[in-house]
Amino acid sequence: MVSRRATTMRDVAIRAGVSTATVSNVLGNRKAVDPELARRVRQVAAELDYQIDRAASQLRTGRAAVVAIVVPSLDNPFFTGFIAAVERAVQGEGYDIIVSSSNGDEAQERARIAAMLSWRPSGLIVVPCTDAFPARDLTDFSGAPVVAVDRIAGADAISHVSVNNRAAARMAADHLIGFGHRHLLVCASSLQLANIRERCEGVQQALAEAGLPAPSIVEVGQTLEVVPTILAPHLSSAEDRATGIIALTSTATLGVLSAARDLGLAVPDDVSLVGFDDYAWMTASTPPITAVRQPLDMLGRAAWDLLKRRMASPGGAAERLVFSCRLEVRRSTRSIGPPLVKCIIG
Amino acid sequence: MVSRRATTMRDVAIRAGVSTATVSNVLGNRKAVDPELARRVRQVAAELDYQIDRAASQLRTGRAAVVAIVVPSLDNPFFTGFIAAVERAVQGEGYDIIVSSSNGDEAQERARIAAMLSWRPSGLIVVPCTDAFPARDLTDFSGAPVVAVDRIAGADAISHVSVNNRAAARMAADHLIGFGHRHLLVCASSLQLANIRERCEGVQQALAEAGLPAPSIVEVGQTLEVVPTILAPHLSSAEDRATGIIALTSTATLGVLSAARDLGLAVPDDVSLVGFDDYAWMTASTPPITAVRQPLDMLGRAAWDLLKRRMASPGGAAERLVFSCRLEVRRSTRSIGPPLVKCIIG
DNA sequence: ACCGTCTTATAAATCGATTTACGTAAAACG
DNA sequence: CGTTTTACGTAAATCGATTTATAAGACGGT
Repeated sequence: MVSRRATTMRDVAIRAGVSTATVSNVLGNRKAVDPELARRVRQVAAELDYQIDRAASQLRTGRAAVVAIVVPSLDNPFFTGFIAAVERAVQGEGYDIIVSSSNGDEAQERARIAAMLSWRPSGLIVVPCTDAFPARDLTDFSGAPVVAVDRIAGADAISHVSVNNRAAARMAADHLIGFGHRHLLVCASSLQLANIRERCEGVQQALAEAGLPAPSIVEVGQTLEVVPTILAPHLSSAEDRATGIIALTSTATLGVLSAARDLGLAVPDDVSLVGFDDYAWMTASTPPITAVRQPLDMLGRAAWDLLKRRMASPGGAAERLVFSCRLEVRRSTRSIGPPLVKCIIG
Repeated sequence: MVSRRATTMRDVAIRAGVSTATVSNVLGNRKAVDPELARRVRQVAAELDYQIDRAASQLRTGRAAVVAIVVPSLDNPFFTGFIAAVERAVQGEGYDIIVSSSNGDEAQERARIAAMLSWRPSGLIVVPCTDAFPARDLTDFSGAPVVAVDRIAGADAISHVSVNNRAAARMAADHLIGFGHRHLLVCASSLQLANIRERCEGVQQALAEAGLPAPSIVEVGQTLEVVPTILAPHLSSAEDRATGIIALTSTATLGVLSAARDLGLAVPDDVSLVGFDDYAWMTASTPPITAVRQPLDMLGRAAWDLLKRRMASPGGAAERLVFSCRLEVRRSTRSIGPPLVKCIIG
């Protein structure tokens, strides 16, 4: 209610009997200041509840102690988990985060990034909504350091953090193969993204190396209701039906789960299921879902580390960091026979 | 890579042959400007990819087109869903959001709010981590409009958005009572928060009015593993055991689900379950979970509306908005007999 | 006592957009 | 035709923190 103007550095300076430059130096630990004076300044600042005006500070220095984050959606726990991880990483280094979502739309992504850049942030962490990341020109025009996460097709002059999708998917497939499964079904929400396609390839490789037939790959979309219809043909033909399913995203996992229920298929008795991304509901579910866990916390920390490195040396080379996933084996997968050994088959 | 200084309003002005004041007026639609001149200015601005420097703008005007959001956690889909809703609401009005999490800790909450306020945001939306909201003094000292969400005990001079917790819980209880359940168990992660206690009261009222025994109320905490041990005594005594459970938060729902599984209890055959908060996994789960859905999107929009109202008239009275929840009836609850009619019993 | 060296504080310039105060030209009016 | 109003531009002041250039002391060495 006290609408009075907030106290300024000038107020502190006057009250402490020094110049604003001195106050600035004390509060920013910038230059040597007489300890006694510093003490007095700090005390006065505390007394007056002085809070620096970031706008003024930023205007002068040109950079804001803020990192901008743009993700495709704030309703997806993978992205918000990542944001949480970044926030933990930047905490304590005095940085704040501004976040924005592109709603999976390139035009919005571009608009949101432009808006973020007008803050002149220290850096930008973005999970692009497509592999091409067409809004990249904005970022290298502005000169702000950028780190891309999770999506991005080609090798570029952009720092990048991701997960080894191929290996993760192989791990899931090998797990099922080890349980004697011969026909696998791969379910993706969409095959637009390179990371999803890499996961497909991982499964394909695993099967190929085991001398098993290639998996069926289906796109199930984002709406749970239609998934049973899409999956039915693959799961019903009694003879040659898939006995193991790998769902490549958490929404695909949800889709498969509800489809199995609607189709009257029991997990894991009729089909085994490996999901992607690991959430609390997966352990509470009946049965608990075997899932590939992406190391969100590491991803967030790594993104911040890479960003800091770019901030420190803007001319330096772009780096890319790739993390491994872990398979959390639970009860949604079961053994249906001895694993086939390659040399016997071949 | 082009580390060259970004283009400034002065650049645009020179190139368009006008003063910076005119550019400012054109771009901010502030004062009448000759249409032809305006067109030229706009074109030059576009050509140069001019982006306003928010720091400078903010320094001059004193206010930033930004709303600060502080929530207890970014790992909880309830809070991130709320943030998503607020973002949708402020989109298009030219506002950005800065977000921060207090990790459920009062000291951190205070620190984060102070940090947010140094941006001199247009307003602050906060989901306090306790009912007392001790960091409130910061906000009314700074003069920034504040809207509290979800938590807050007493009636105060602070605008406030929430859900009718009591009615929501009554709805859940009445649903179970209508299905013939006589002994209900209420599971909360914690009873610290007033909104949770209100939910308890709602259940109690519903049972009292139906002439049924009061519910057992248990705190199950945040760790899934211990829930079975806590719940076992309430669910095992064959004679008088609870047949219906109301879980007051989504984590409590998860806890109950995994406890039921570990205890060998089938849902809904052995126990019926009503959860709180409604997420995608609840419809994919087997069985799909009956749950109380909080209107997150309305909550977000309302918080923004209230904030705007405070921004427009800082002296005005605080308002409070209360929304109703909806019960999504699915398959985790079943009828175990005719509902008891009060007059027959009484 | 004098000069250089070193330390520490200060006044003033600066960042870029907004806004005030004022000027000029065209339009409206009697 | 002279005067007043209106419309639209501009120069300059301003917001608050940082930083540069400079001054003022303190100290040691000769």
